[in-house]
Amino acid sequence: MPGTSKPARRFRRRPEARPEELLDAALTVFGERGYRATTLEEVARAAGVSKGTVYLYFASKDDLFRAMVEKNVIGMLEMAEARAREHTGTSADLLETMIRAMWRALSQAEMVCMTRLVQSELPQFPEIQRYYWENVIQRHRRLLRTIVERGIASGEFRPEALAIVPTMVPSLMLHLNHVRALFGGLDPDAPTLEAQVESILSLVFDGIRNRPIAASKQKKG
Amino acid sequence: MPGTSKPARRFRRRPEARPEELLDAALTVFGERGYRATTLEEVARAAGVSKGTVYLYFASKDDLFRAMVEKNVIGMLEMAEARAREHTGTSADLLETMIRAMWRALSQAEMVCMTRLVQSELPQFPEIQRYYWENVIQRHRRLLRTIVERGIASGEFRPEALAIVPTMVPSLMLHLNHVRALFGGLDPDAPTLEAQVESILSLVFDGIRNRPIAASKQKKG
DNA sequence: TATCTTACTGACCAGTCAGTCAGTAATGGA
DNA sequence: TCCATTACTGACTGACTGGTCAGTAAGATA
Repeated sequence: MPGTSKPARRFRRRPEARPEELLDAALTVFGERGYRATTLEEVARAAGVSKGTVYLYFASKDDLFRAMVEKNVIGMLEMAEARAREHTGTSADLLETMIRAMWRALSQAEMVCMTRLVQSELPQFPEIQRYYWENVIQRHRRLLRTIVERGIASGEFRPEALAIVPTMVPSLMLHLNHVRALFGGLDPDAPTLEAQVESILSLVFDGIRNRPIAASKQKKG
Repeated sequence: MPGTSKPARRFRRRPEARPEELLDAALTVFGERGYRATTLEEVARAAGVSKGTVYLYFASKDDLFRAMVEKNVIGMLEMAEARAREHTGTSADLLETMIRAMWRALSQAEMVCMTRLVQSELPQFPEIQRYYWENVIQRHRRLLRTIVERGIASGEFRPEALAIVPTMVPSLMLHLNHVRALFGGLDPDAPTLEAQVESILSLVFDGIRNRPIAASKQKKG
């Protein structure tokens, strides 16, 4: 009779899959509870293992956090850079494409977690901060700068764009996204994601000033 | 001989000053360490009292945090509203004035702490979150909306400004400020505060698109 | 000076959690 | 089927901290 004598496998040995699973779990749990408030017990449970296992793959809670940030940040930038390299068309078109792509990426649940974490926990981690500055922010700004420089050279953009786009466009989008994640539930007339990206493009390209008609046909936002 | 028998007053009784001092200390310490990472011992020491004293004036760590947020947020909005009421001139002038004033206010050290805290800790405090949404964000947006509506009516602003200014201008400024606080030290060519506000105004009013001068040439798409 | 009130202190308690490690069980090889 | 290897478990520990409270001393009153 098999009733009492079920050995019932308690776990599976899958050393190759564990690190990945732990990093994913870490993103979820850190993302919704913050670094300090998360216990490794929770992360372990979310990854389907016990706490001890975490320490087989990561030296400490810090180390886990650091690895998680690095993992989730590389891909996006590389995609963006590839897109820029392959693009044929006006700089304005390229910039618009990049803004739309970034907006789409930011609205993903994991990216919401990620940006929240980076904004709130980075001050506590000077090392990660430095890494982030050099390998994410500077790199992203460089990418935007080359696009803008091309656009200025071709006469599409004003020279002021150089001081505007690389710093301000990312800030604008990150914070709008942050506010949406934080207060979206409380705001019954929050604009849709689609409406909001159109407004962003409208602001970035044309600003708010009303202009005398000037008979020129501008692209509409 | 007075050598051994110095009683040396250990503390002073100043019940009226304590709450204020504790709130200031709380802002400083919470601001640089985050909510979870700060101990009440630290806050107490920063205020020059012992831990027990904190509990004479605030019911809990939560309560202290909540009181600190409320204290530091009311003043600014009221000032901004007063400025708007008293203004005589174009809407564009008023908006520019408001942007400059907000930028100046944000760059104060206490405000840097405050905005960092709000952005990172609010998700953990649903009650404060709701309070903040209703009494800070909505109120601020309403103020900006009335300015923009006036500007659209007078023909100064495009109608799109209504979907742009109330949400995007604050987001832009808050996040730029956040980035400056976080990475300013690492960035040797960070623009000055003055240069940056000019860029903000340039973006908000005119965008980045190069425009053909008046009615002469029209090309571009 | 003696007495009273109460602002303030700091040792203490109970709960929490990062990190450890002795032991257990999954798996591959003989 | 037994053995060797090692991925994995989970009870445990030591350090820490939010919150308490019995006691201390500042200052007021007379």
